[in-house]
Amino acid sequence: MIAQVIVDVAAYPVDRPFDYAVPDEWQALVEAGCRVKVPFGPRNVLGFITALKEETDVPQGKLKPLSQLLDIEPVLTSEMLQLAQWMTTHTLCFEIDALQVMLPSALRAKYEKTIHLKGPPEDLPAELQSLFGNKTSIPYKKVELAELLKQLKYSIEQGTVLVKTVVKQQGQVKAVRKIKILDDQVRLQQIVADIPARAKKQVMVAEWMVDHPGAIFSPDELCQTLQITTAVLSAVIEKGAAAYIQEEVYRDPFTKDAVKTKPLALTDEQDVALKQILTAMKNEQPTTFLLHGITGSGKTEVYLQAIQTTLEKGKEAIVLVPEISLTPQMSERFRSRFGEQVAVLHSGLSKGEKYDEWRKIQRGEVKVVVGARSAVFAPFTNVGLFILDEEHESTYKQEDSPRYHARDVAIWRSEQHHCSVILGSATPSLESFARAKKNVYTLLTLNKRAMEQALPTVEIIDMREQLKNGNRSMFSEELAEAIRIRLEKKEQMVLFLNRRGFSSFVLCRDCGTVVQCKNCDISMTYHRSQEKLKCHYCGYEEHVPQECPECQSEHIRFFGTGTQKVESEIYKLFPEAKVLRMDVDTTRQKGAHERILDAFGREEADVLLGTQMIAKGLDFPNITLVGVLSADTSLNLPDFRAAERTFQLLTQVSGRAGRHDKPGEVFIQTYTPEHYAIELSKDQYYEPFYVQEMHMRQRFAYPPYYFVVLIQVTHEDVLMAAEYASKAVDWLRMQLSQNVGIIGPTAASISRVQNRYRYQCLIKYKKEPKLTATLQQLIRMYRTDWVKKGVQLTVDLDPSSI
DNA sequence: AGCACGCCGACT
DNA sequence: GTCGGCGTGCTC
Repeated sequence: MIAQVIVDVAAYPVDRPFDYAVPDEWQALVEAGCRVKVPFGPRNVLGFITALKEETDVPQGKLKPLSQLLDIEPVLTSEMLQLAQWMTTHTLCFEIDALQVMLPSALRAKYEKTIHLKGPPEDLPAELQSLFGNKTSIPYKKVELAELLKQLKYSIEQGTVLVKTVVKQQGQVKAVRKIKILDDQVRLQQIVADIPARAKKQVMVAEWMVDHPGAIFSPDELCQTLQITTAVLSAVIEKGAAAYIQEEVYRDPFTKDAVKTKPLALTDEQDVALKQILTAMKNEQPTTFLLHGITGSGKTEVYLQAIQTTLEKGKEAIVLVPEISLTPQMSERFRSRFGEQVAVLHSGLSKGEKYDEWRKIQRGEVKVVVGARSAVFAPFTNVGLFILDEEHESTYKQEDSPRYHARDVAIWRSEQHHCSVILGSATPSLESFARAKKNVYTLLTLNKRAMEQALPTVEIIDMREQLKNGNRSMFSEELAEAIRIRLEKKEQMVLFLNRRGFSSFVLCRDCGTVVQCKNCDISMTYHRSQEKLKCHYCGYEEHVPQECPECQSEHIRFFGTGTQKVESEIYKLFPEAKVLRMDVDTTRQKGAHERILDAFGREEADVLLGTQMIAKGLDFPNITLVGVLSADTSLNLPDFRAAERTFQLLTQVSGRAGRHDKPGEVFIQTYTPEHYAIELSKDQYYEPFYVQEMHMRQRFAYPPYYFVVLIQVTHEDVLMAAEYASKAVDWLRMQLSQNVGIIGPTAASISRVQNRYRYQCLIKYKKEPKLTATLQQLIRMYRTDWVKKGVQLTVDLDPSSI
C-alpha cells in the first residue's frame, strides 16, 4: 500500500504530495487524514496522509516507508482534506498551510534536535565533554548557545556523536508555578521587621511586597523587575511573605455555572425570519441567509432558536463571533441555553485548552461550537447550521497565509453538509448585501427592536460651527452639557475616539475640507518624515499646504487625537468625573479587557473612554449617553472601504446607548456632517447608505462591482522593492486582458514595516478566467528567481483592507 | 525550507 | 595540503 503525504515543509518545490510505502503492520490502521512521520531527504518531518493507493510512479529505489504513524484515528476528515485543496486554489497558499490551520496548534509538530553520544565521552573535545556531563544526550540548542558548533561538526565527522531530529507533538500547557504575595499587609510588615538587617536584598523584596499584597507574579518576572536572584526570592518566600501556587495560565473557559434560560417569545419579525431558516433546514437546501437586523433587534435569539431545531434534528451548529471581547458574553448566552453541549474556541484559551475543546468536538461530546474565525474548521461531521455574527467584521479574514475568509469557508462547508449559513449584522458588508439583493443570499430583515425600546436620539454636531463660536476644545458645547447632566444624574456614558488613522490626514478646521488627491477620490496622507502629502493609490505627492486650498483659511492642520489627551481634557472640564480608559495601552495585559468592563458594569466609573474595541458587545443598562469625538478619523483613511467602516462603526457605537428602559442619547462630532456615511448613520438608515456607497463603488470600480486582488512586494531596499513591484505589474499587464484594471505600483500606506519597504498594486476585474493561473505563475516566478534577491511577494485575493 | 554536495580562496 | 565560505539542487 502507498500513502500520499503532504509534508510539513512550507516551500514551493515541495508543495505537492509525496508517495511512501506503508509498512505491513500499519496496513489495517492507516487512513487518509492521519498524521505520520516520514523520512524526507536527510531528515524526518511530519506529514499528513491525503490519500491511500496501490500504485505509484515513483521508481522502486526512491520509495521510502513511513517511519511512524502518529494517529490511529485520522485528525482530518475527508471533508477537511477536500477543503484544504479548495483553499490552496482560492487563497493561493501551500496545501500544508491549509491543513495546519484546521488543527489546534497542539497537534502541530515541534522539531527538536538532540545530540547523542556514540563513543566514550573522552573522545570528545573538552568543551563538548563538559556540556554532556554524565548525560548521554543533550539538546542541540545548548551546543549552539555555547558556540561549539565547530567542535560538534568535528565530532560528527569522527563518529563520536550523532545528531538526531525528533518530531514531537507540541505538548499541552501545564499549570505554571507562580508566586502569590500574602494578602495580609500587617503580617507582611511583621515579616519585614523579622528579617535580619544584613539581609539587605531580602528586606528590599519584602518591603516591595508590602506594597503589593495579594498580587500574583511569575518568579522570573519578579526576579527581573527587582534585580534579584531566585535564592533571595525563595528565602523571602520561606519566611512566609509569599507562597508558591500552581496557577493556570488561562482560566477555565467556563468558570461560572451558566443559569439555564428558555427560548424567548419571538416578535413577528423574528418569527418570520426563523420560519424561513427552518424551512431551508427541512429541505436540506444549502442556503445562505443574510439576517439584517438593527442593533437590539434580537438576532441572537433567532440564532438560538435555529440552533435549537438543529440540535433536535441530531445535527451540530457552528457559531462564529468576531472578537475575543465578544466571546465570553456570547458564549455565556449559548451555554445558558444549551449547557454542556457547547464548546468555545477563542484565542484567549491556552494551547492545551484549545486542544481539549477540539477533542470534545471531534468526539462528538458537544454539539455547538462558539468561536472566532478558525472555529469554522470545527471537525463536526454532521453540521446542520453555520452562523457568522457581525458578518461585516474584518476579523473573519485571516491576514496571513492561508488568507481565507471564514464566510467563504462556511459557505463551502454548508454545501457539503446541505445546510444553511446565517450571516447576521446590523450593518452588513456591501458585498453581502449586494448578494442578498441579487438573491444569491436570502435576505431576512429585523427592523424593530425586540424590547420595543426607542432607538437612541442621535445628534450630529458640526465642529466647524463650534470653532467659529470660539470653542477650540474637543468637546462641543452640546456634548459637554450632556456629560454634565449625566454626571449629575449619576448615569453612565461612553466616549468613543476613533483613533485609527491618527494624524494622517490634513483637514481645514473652518470649512471641513480634507486635502484630496487630484487623480483619485481618496484623501492624501501626511508623511511626517518628508513633510509631504502623498496619495497611496497613484503615488502623487505634494507639499503640505499652509492654507486651505478651498477657503484659504490658516486653520488647516493634521488631524487626530489620542485617548490620553481626551482623558486629561475630561478631568480638566469635569474634575469630579471618574474615567475608565480602554485602548491598546490599558488592555495589553491578559484579562484587562474584562476587568475594565466589569468595573464599568459595577458602576465604578462614570465615563468609559475608548477606541474601536468598545464599539461592540457592551450592554449596560445605565449607559444613557454615547459621544463620538470625531467621526472623521476613519472616514479619511486611504481605503475604499473607509465610508463603509465609518458607517458601521457609528451605527454600532450608537447602539450602545439606551438598550434598556432609560432612553439613550448619542452625539456624533464631525467636521464633515454632510458626508452620507455620517448623515445616514443618524437614523441607522442602512439601505440609503448602501445605495449611495454602491454608486461610489461603481464609479471607482471597486467591490462588489469588481473583484480586487492586492499584490504586495517588499524588500529591505526601497529601490529593489519598487523595481520588483513594477516588474510584477509590467508582467501582469502583459498577461492579463484589457478589461482588467491594474493600479500601481505605489508605496503602501505604511511604507516601511520591520525595515522592509512595501510597494503594492491592486488588480480590479470582473471576469478574468485566467487570473488564478496567471497569479500562480507570478508566484512561481517569484519563488524561483526573486526570493534569492531578498524580495518578498504576497498575493491577497479579496483583501479586507488596502 | 533545510540540508548535503561541491567547488574555490586564506590559513597551518 | 586543509578549513570553511556559500552557490546549486534535491527531497517519495
